[in-house]
Amino acid sequence: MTDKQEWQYLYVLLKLADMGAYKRTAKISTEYLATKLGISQQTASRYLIELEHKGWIKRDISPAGSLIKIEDIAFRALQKLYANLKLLIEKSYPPSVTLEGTVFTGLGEGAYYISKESYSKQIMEKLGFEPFPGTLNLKLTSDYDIKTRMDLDVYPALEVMGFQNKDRSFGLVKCYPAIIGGKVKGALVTALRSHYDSSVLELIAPVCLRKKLGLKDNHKVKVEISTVI
Amino acid sequence: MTDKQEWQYLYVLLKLADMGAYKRTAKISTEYLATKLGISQQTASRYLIELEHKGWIKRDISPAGSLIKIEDIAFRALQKLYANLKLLIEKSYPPSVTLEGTVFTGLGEGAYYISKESYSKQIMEKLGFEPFPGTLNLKLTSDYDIKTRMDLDVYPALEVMGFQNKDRSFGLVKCYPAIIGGKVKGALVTALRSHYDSSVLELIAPVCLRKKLGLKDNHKVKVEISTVI
DNA sequence: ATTACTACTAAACGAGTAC
DNA sequence: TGTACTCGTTTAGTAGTAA
Repeated sequence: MTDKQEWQYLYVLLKLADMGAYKRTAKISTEYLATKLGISQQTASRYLIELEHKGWIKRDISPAGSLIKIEDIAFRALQKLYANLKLLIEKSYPPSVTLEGTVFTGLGEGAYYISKESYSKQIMEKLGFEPFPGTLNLKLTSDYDIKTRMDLDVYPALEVMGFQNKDRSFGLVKCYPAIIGGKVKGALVTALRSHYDSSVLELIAPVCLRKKLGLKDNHKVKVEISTVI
Repeated sequence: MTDKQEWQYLYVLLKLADMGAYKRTAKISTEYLATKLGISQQTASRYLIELEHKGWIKRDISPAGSLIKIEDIAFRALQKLYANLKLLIEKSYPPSVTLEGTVFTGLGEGAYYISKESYSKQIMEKLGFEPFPGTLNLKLTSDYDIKTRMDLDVYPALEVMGFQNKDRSFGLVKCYPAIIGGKVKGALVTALRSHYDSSVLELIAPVCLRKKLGLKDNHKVKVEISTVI
């Protein structure tokens, strides 16, 4: 987790970049930086000292004015922020939504479907994990959660193709990467079948979610669903 | 000038956006936000109150959890930050550089050239101001300033086309928008002629820079040159 | 000119707690 | 559960000034 401090530094970094310290060395005095930031010279000085200690900038201090260059590592921090914003601004929906539901025991069909090799193989390929043979079922109760669940349908999803065997056919499954209970990386899977409506979440993970999170029926669970795939 | 406080809020805003409050309403408790930000619930609560006072978010508080939506004005603040970063990351040079030089009296040829209607008309069109008939000449002294001045040549510039009259021909002039003495919007003009080398800056502005900034020979002046046109 | 230390002030933070 | 108040503590910010 980026702490608040870091963010402060990023702001100073951005200003330094704007002032010419980006991809080159710029002559920037603490006084000049202070004016641009609307802070005191002393605070600007302290910021530069701290940025230097973090290894984010390189300085060459002289009475004639210090030469400052932003280091690669700091450049990458700015890029990360940029990537985060780019995702946000250029798409017209948030990168994640969080839903909350209560655990209930399903019909056990989830396990049946997941166990089909064609599905589990594709899940391994597309989500990067071997699914535990079973799903965690959550019932959404609030209007907010149900509405949000419906919003998801229009966002892009990872698609696991259906198939047919001699007995019957298996349909397309949409998956959204998710973090379950704030801890376990897994996925929300939908349209496995039509037994449940949009007030139900079916979750898969590489582990047994009930065990891993110590869940029993009626426990509440938060699921953070990624809309960026 | 954006003050430091704003920046703090932008960080919270970005997190709220990531959490689903972007272009839609998200249910986010102060406790949940606090965890995501790595701060206390109390501080998260205060942030939300302040963001609401600023008009950056709209809240619908209920014991079941508050609904939060980012307002358009805050969205625009994020876009502004994004645009700033985009410029930085996608170009490989800084958006501005600052040079410092000392005032000296030129040969008065600047005035002659600027007074040519073909030039001044183009300057009006491309820079958006009617140039005062005269240039402010600055002599660069430090190695840093001379080197930086030379760096400018490879950055894109506004080009004012040359022309011919019955007496002689006038060459292409490159212009860089600039803020002179931290106050006056004008431009750096180059290649008006070859009398001066890369250790000299010639500046134009809608006003007489000497008068406006109270300058005399040997006074030092800072010039912030925009490399983004 | 600069930078940055010390000593102080102002602001932000968070624990406890009420609602 | 939630949110947000008070209030003591911690941290950030500045003035004065030395180097």
